[in-house]
Amino acid sequence: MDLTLSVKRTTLHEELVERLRTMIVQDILKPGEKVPEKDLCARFDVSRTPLREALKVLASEGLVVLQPNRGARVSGVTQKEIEDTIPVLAALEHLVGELACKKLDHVGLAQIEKRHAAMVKAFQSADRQAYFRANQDIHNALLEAAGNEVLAAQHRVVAARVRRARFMANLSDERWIQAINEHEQIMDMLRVRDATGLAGILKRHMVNSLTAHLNAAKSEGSAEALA
Amino acid sequence: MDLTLSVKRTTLHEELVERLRTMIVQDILKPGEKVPEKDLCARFDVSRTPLREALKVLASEGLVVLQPNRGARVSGVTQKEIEDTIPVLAALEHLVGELACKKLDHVGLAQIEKRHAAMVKAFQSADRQAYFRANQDIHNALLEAAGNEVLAAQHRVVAARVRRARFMANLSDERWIQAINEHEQIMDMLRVRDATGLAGILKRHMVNSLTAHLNAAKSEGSAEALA
DNA sequence: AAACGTAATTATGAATTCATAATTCAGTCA
DNA sequence: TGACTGAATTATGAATTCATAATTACGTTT
Repeated sequence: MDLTLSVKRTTLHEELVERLRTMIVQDILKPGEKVPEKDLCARFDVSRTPLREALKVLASEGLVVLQPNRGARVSGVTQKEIEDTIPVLAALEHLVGELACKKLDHVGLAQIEKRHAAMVKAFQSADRQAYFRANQDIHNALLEAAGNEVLAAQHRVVAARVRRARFMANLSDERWIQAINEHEQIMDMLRVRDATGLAGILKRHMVNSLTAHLNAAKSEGSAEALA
Repeated sequence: MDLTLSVKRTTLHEELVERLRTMIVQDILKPGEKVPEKDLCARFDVSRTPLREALKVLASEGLVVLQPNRGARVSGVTQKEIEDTIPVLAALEHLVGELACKKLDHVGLAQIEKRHAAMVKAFQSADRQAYFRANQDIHNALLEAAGNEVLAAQHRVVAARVRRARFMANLSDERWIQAINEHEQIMDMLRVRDATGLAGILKRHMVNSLTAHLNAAKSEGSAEALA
């Protein structure tokens, strides 16, 4: 029994990293926007020290850009960055498929089946919010099933950069239908434990998803100032 | 012409991140060792503020572990971590091969040929130091040739954790010979621009390299306290 | 009126200070 | 002797202060 979990140990800067990361991914802090330390300190009621520590971490994750003596900006997501991210996340997803398939037991599969059902339901009632939540849950479950912490950590960091709410918003109906179909294939592969097949479809799923983002970003115009 | 590059802008914490990272990778700061802020502040002649910022970044890279109220320790590299890293770095290397092959021009190839020659020379004179340097140069050149910044960033972070000097030290003669042979194959693939072939050999090269590290770590005993 | 230069303001980088948790060490008692 | 208690010391987390770079505002000049 692990008692350490019962005593919640956390520091301000960790708290701030999480909250800021969430704000950036959820598009509450928008790309290109400057992040004035003073305002955020007031908002979170902390001093500048832990906030600045948090910004350094977020910078190393690529979510903000620090300009010496000129503060921090929320990093924009350029087309080039999405293009670069596609093969990387695709490769990571491929690996997730391979590993998850081998290690997933029937209990884990049941969990995912449940979440898959929830996702389909959300799709049928056209509830984007619920869909994205369920979708995230499934992919997180697969990542967890893979049982590879290095993979999980890298995946999280890379995915966070391109998983901005802004992109999610303009998911086309066509792509949505395609995504659901891909998820059906994912479930099929999981059920028969086809590692290679799962790896392949997860990779394609990721490529298709990011390509859709890329196109959305393109049509949206190149108003992505990274400064 | 980009004038911004001429004005060298840097901050203390960035400097410290680099220096500390180097010290950890070079095994000057040893795994499990505690990193007393006071000492390092004295050594670098800076205050605790930028040093602590640097530690937060290194923690997010996985090179140190922060224990709230109990300071920072250099993270140990467990067997599980190496095992987890193997498939991840292998996948990234595979991608490096694919991309680098497609984008490398004859100038870039000439550069790598030169470095390859230097590496072979170092091998022949059994100069481990020089060998590792040349080896690093080659792999960095390939990474750069791939022209994918997301890939480069992730590769650097993941590789840094397992690229401790300690592991490098116990490179067996057998493995060294094998590594050189693999490098010859890498050059062959580059010369004829066989992307698939290069991807394959780079992946195998990485798996073999890390497996050797893993075995070294095993035989070394499990004195890797992560605390 | 526009452009330039300079002063005032603001924001950031880093050092210092303060509060508190952890560790060490001495002393006590079994 | 060894284990426990509690004060003294040390180290860490966070706030504050200080110095300086960047931005803004203003006035001058053409």
